[in-house]
Amino acid sequence: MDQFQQPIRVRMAPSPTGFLHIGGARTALFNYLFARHMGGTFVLRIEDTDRERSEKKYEEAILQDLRWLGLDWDEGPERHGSYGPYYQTQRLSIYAGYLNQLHHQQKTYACYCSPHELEAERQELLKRKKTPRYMGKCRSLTDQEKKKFEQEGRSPVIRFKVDESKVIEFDDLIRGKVQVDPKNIGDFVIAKGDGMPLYNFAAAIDDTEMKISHVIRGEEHLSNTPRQLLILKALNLKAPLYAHVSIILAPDRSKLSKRHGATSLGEYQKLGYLPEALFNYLALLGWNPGDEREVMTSAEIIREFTIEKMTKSPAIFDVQKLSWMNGIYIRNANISELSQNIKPFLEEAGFSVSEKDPVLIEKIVEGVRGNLEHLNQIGNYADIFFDEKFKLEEDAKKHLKDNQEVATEILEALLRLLEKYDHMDVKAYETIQEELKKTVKAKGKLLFLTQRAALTGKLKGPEMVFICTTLPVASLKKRLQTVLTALS
RNA sequence: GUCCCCUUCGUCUAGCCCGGUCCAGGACACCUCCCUUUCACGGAGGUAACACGGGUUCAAAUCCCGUAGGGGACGCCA
Repeated sequence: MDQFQQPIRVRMAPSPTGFLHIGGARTALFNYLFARHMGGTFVLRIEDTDRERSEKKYEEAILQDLRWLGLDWDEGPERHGSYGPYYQTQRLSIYAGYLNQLHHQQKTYACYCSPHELEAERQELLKRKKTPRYMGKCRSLTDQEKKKFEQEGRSPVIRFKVDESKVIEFDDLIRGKVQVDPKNIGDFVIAKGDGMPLYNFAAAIDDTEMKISHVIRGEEHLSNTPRQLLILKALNLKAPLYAHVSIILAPDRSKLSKRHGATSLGEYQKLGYLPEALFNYLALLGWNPGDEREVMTSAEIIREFTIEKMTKSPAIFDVQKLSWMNGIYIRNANISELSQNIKPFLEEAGFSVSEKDPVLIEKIVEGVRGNLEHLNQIGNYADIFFDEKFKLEEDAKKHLKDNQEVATEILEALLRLLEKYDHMDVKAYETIQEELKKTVKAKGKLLFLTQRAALTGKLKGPEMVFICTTLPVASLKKRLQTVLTALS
């Protein structure tokens, strides 16, 4: 009962041992949504106890990616709160205190088994078709035995004594009642010999110490939960409520990994996915608003979000649907913001954006955004607006060659008509086209396609009127001359 | 191998708790048509699923049992 009165506090607890992946981002998102919906607090905690693998660059990337997605935390790195520090390596004295307490309660013991011995035990159990686990060899070592091991140069780890007599049970907010037989767990390591805590111990302690009310995390932690519960119970600490979110799978139903393409948030950013689209898409992977809405703003999603509407079954990450959604966000984006966002992608595609009039860039973006599913594709559509990229593509060249005589007539006539203009608007364009129809034999598709081929070097693209009113007349003339020369 | 979790169109999902309104609804993808002297956008249709087997019931996607399949965990990683 009292859990409903306690303030809502959730956390995202990444370890800086790699970049933020799609799955981690989604877990963070669900925590964020729950916190914002409930008016609670979203805590970010850095689980950096694995010193060998943790790196500052990963931590920085994770923070950057979370911010990019729009998941601002209320407490954590760079955001001071009352439950810090928010780096586990800065909380060592806290863990030491609890470790000491467990030691005095005789709930822990030092284990001197070597990795080799543990592996042998594991293999043995596997062979006997049993769940591999630590069987408690060092559970009741005498002082003398310990001394002997120390003299052999072995360094101990601290294991937690698992009480095998009682079945562990908890209510998962997503999965319902979960029961685990402790006989399948085995005394697990909670700290290294030097006192550095391991995940199950540190996470359990921090969750209560930071007054976390709901732990929303990936399903891969479901089997860790009984261990954490055991630790909390031994210390007489209050356990949070748990919600284990199903994991995200690759299209072949295996775990999402590098071979399936982009997996980190940073990669999606580089491909030109908009954070709003990813936010929306990820929220729909394992959750739905209960009606048929799909394209929703973050405010809408926050308003509708509840844990009850989360799905139990794993979901496959479908880039195609994400791309569709991204296309919608691109089409609906504010044009000046979008143009701003798209500039780096244009630069990357080799266009000299800085030399162009910003108004022109906006116009180009406006004209071609309908074709884009992600910003990275801009180069394929914007090239026709940059003279330095002008080039006759094979199919366009073929069209012109196949109709050489008519084409020459059309293009020469067009060039003559253009003489009267130094800039063009829609009206001028229409006048020119009317005149053109009167002067040349060709009409219909042939007339238009020929102009398109010569003016853009391609057979497909935006509307001709858009192209002609966007490009400077000088460019149009230049292109016509180039093509005419090539044709003669 | 053992333990745990999961199972509705190819994919994301609604419906399942409280059986009939479901010969299962929406979305992506795919196909067709319309719009468009091109492409895209947009619009209108279409193909496509209750994993399987038993039971309970007048009636089961919905309840029960079993089987199969998939996933996760089994670390001095998190």
